[in-house]
Order: sequence, then C-alpha cells, then structure tokens
Amino acid sequence: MKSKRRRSLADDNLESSKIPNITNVSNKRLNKKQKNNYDLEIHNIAQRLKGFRKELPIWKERKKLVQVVKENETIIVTGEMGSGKSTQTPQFLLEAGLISNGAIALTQPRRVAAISLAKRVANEIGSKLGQRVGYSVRFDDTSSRATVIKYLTDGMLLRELLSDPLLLKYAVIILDEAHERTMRTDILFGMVKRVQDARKNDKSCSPLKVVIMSATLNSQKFASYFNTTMILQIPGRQFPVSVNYSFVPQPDYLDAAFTTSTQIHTNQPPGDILVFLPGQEDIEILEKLIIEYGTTLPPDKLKIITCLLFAALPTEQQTKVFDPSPPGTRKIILATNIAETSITINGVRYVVDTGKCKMKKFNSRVGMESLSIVNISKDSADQRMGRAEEEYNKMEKNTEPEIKRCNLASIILLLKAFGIDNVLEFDYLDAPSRSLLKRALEQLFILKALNNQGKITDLGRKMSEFPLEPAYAKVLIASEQMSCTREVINIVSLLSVDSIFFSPQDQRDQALDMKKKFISPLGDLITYLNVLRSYETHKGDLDWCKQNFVNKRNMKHVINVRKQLIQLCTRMNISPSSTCCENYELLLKCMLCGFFRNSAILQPGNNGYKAVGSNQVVNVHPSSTLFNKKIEAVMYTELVLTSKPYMKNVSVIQSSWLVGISSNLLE
DNA sequence: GAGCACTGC
Repeated sequence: MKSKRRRSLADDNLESSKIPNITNVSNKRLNKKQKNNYDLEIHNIAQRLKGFRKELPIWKERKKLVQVVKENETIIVTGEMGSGKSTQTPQFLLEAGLISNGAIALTQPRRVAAISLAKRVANEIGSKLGQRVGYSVRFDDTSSRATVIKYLTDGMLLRELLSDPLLLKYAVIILDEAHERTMRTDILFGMVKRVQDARKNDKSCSPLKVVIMSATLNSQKFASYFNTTMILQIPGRQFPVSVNYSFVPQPDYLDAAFTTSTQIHTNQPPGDILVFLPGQEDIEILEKLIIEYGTTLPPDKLKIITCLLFAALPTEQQTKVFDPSPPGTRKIILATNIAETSITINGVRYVVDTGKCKMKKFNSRVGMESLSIVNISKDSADQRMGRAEEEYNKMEKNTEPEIKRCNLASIILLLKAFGIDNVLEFDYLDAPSRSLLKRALEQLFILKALNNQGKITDLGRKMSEFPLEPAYAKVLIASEQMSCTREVINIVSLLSVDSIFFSPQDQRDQALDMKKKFISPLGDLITYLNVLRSYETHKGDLDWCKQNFVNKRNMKHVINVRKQLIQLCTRMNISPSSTCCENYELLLKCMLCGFFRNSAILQPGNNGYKAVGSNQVVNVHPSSTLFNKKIEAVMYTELVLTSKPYMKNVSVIQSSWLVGISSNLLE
C-alpha cells in the first residue's frame, strides 16, 4: 500500500487542456472574413504551441533522432510519459523532409489516445484535423489524401494490411506503446519486419522505416528482435513524487485499502484519493465500508464523498468523477484499471494501489475462458506508481503478453489471409504455445476457413474481411443462403457488447422484472432481438433505456457495428436486407453453422448438460433466460469457467438439427 | 441461483 502525490495520468497531453481546440470547427459556413480569422487563429495557436514544444524533453534530441532514422532502417525510442515522443517524433521527421515518398503512421492501442494525439498535433502544426494530420479508428476516419501524419489504432493498421499488403502508403511506421504487448501490436511487429524485407527486395518500392516506441523496460528485447542496436533514450519529466510502502505484504488487500485510505483521510492535507481495485464487487464493498466510516467522522473534519469508476458503469455515472469536490469534502475514487490509462482525473493527490487486477485466460484444452485476480506487473505498478517494495521485487517484470494467453482464432485467420501459410513458424516476438496455436487452427478448420492442408479457403478469406470473431463471420456468410442476413447482422451486433442490460445491485429485482417483457421462449438471442426492436421503436430514448435497464452506451455501439456490417455485406454482394421475417427456427439453424460445436444436450436426472464436442458437463448461466428451464438441446456462443463451466447466450435448438449439420455447411 | 478487468477491428 502506498500513498503519494500523483502526476497526471495523461501521457503526452499534459497541457492540452489549456489549448483551445478549434480543429473541429466546420469551415463551410464561414464567410471569407471569418475564414481568414479562423486561419489566423490556427496559425496563432501553432505559434503559441511552439513554446510548449521546445520545453519537452525530446526537443533537445530532435537532431539526433532525425539522424538515426536517416541512417537506420529500424530504431527503438524509449521514454517515460511526458517526454513528448508520441507527439513530436512524427513532426521532427516531417520537418526534416524525411517523408517525400509516403506518410507517417503512428499506432496506439486505444482509440481515445489516437484521437487526442491527432488533435494535439494538428494544433501544433497549424493544420485542420483531416488535412495534414488525421486519425483513423473504427467508425471514425478523419484522414484524407493530404494526410501526412496519421494516428491510428493498431487494429486499423492490421486491417489496412489486408488491402495494402506492402503498406505502400507509408514511408515510416511508428509502433507506439510497444511494451503493452497487445495481440495486435505483437502481430504488427512481425508484419512490419516482413513488409520491410519485401520492400527492400523489390526495387520498385521505396524502403520502409520503422520506429518502435516503448517504456524504458525491455528495450533490449525489442532491439534484438528488430536486429538493431539503435536505442534512443528520451528522459522523462521530473515530478515530485513520494512513495510510501507497506513493510509487509498485505494478505487482505481490501482491508488494507480501507485502512490506508482512511489513514490518509485523517492524517493528510486535503486532496482527492484514487484507489485501484481489481473489480466491481470489491469496489462496491469498499464503498459501503467507507460510507459507514464517513458517518463516524467528527463534524469539523472533511466530509467524504465516494465515486465509482469501472467500464460497465453507465456514462452519466462515470462522468461524476470529473465533478470537482465541493469545499469541505474529500473525494475518494474507487476504480479498476480503467483509471490506469484511459481516464485522467484532476485533483487527485493520493493513490492507494492494491496491486491486483483481473485477467482473462483462455484454456485451450477445454476451450473455456476464465477471469481471475492476479498480481499486476511492474509495468503496471509503475503506471499506478510504486507499491509495497518487497512485493514489488517479487512481481513479474511485464504482464504476460496477450498472445500467450488468449484465443488466437481470429488473429491466426488474419495471418493466413496475409499469406502466412505456416503460422507456427511466424516470426513472433514471443511465440504462443503450441496448444493455443493448435486449438486456433482446429477451430478454423472446423469452420472450413482452412482446408486440410491448412491453407486458407475462399470462405476463410471472406470471413477475414469481417471485423468479427471467425464463428460470427461464418454465420454471417451462411445467412446469405438462408435468407436471414438482416436478423444475423442484428444478433452479431448485439453480441458485440458485454451486455445490453444494466443491472445496478440495489435495483436487481426491478431490472429482472423489466427484462421479462422482452423474453422469448427460444432463449437469449431472440430476447436480445426483441430488446433491439423495442429500442428502435422508442428511437433510443434515454428515459426508455433507464426505465428498462437497457445500457444506452452499449446499444449505440450495437447500432454502429450494425452500420459497419451492412456496409461490408453490401461491398461483398451479400444483401444485408434479406430477411427470414420471424422464422426463428431458420435463424437459429443459421447460427448453428458457426456454433454447432457449442451445443449441449440435457442429461437425464438433474445433471446439467453435456457439451456435444467435448463431452464435458456444462451448465446454463444464471443470467440466461433459459436458466432452470430444462431444454432438451441448446446452443451457446460462449463458455466461461467461474465456479462451474457456464454457457452464456443460450438458445433452444432441436437435437435433430445437429445430425449432418457439418455436411450442410458452406464449402 | 451467479458474478460481470480492460482494450480493439
């Protein structure tokens, strides 16, 4: 446990709040005089920002940076947050005239980061967003032909590889936040190496420069993987931070978090407290404890207000953390790791870190995912800033990369679509285990995305075009023959969010009650369709959503996904409006084309279900509308291991449908 | 009759 002064959580955007953002102003409605004023203002802002740029630690290194990029194919740049590397590196290269034959791409693992960096840099070079500087994230692309500096999510660059295998648009690719080791960045490492080689060997192509940017830890590993010795270290900014450690490990982290925060409250000067906890349950328990403690405080003490922060919380409640604490109060924010990278809160002076987080692991043997509480890595702790010293030394240096612990089916299909036939021998920075790879290949083979030689099929190539897990893409393509594409698009979109419902703990019964009117006897998938239909009848009205415990933010995402899938289907000559009307039997049969392995048969007696593929005993999750319903045969989209193996998103099927199902599948 | 870290296309 520790408490300390905390620096801003923002990376390179320390001053962005002080800068008026005018990049979103529409130019169309301005008259000529206004237009001139507007251009002048952009110019003025860029001038003012020049001062800020010169104060960044990376400014002193700019000549060296440009020189090493000129002299090397690949370089590693390390630097802590606030060094300015993400905003300045592309500008230095641009100003040095290094990119006459293509643009600069800079990838980020998160959308918000890509967007805010692009806005910031657009202001700095005095350009309108979407002109010389732009960004590209899912559902939102502001880049144009004029764009020379493009910020994009790692997933977007992966998608661009499908249509532009040599990335010829770009002269420089910068992979930022490399230490985070998302599955997508890990694949990009191998792919940019290949693209670099391919362009070197093809005299008609210009060479590709690669810059890997990461936190200081582990730069050597990147250097040897990329066969370079060029590591440029940028000093970070200095912040007055004091770290207080607990002398002994804390067995009960929740109790320790409670004691530490209340001690800070009684002994330390005003300033808000941010507490990192692994999940919603702990957050809610600790809130109760703190509120109770608050009632015991003498009237002359600061009052405590609590704020909760986790991803599943509706947006209005999330934004409460940004309200400044009223005079005479101290705000205690109880958060998951959403506050580690994604959200910046002003006014926080103390951080209490339990050092725990939840991590998803995929068990390839049984094909189940589970979520467990684990110790965070040093990378993470540094981000959260320090913690009990003894425990810190015991921590793993880095979080285990995603590629070693997640389901690889979709990423393997993408590699196959890139023309990598032998995915076992792909040049991974860290290779995933054989069993994870085998499981992914098997799944793709069963879906007929791969043939028995492991080569990608026409169907597999089509599937890879969709931003969906392979089974969903398969169902979508199968829906063309079965004339139910409209319904499948809806279902697949609805399944793209964690939950379309919101159920606050204190209103659980009301939430369940409101859900009843949507319930279909055929199970969860058709129930979701009913919710979507009603949501659209009410035009997405916020009050309707609240009344019915429907998560508006997630529904908006559903609508966005649907729009994208409709566009993709149209482009691929799959009519997105073909409908089975309300022939749900046909619809569920179609879903079975992707999920036939995910079916289970009710066991005699009270022994749950037996999964068809693996013969293991599985149970209907209590959140399902089919819980306790004793259906003869069911199909599910997800199997999770918690206290038992549970099936989620469960539908009624007939066991007779399973006979000969694989011969019915698309070739 | 259980349990819902966080991203991304």
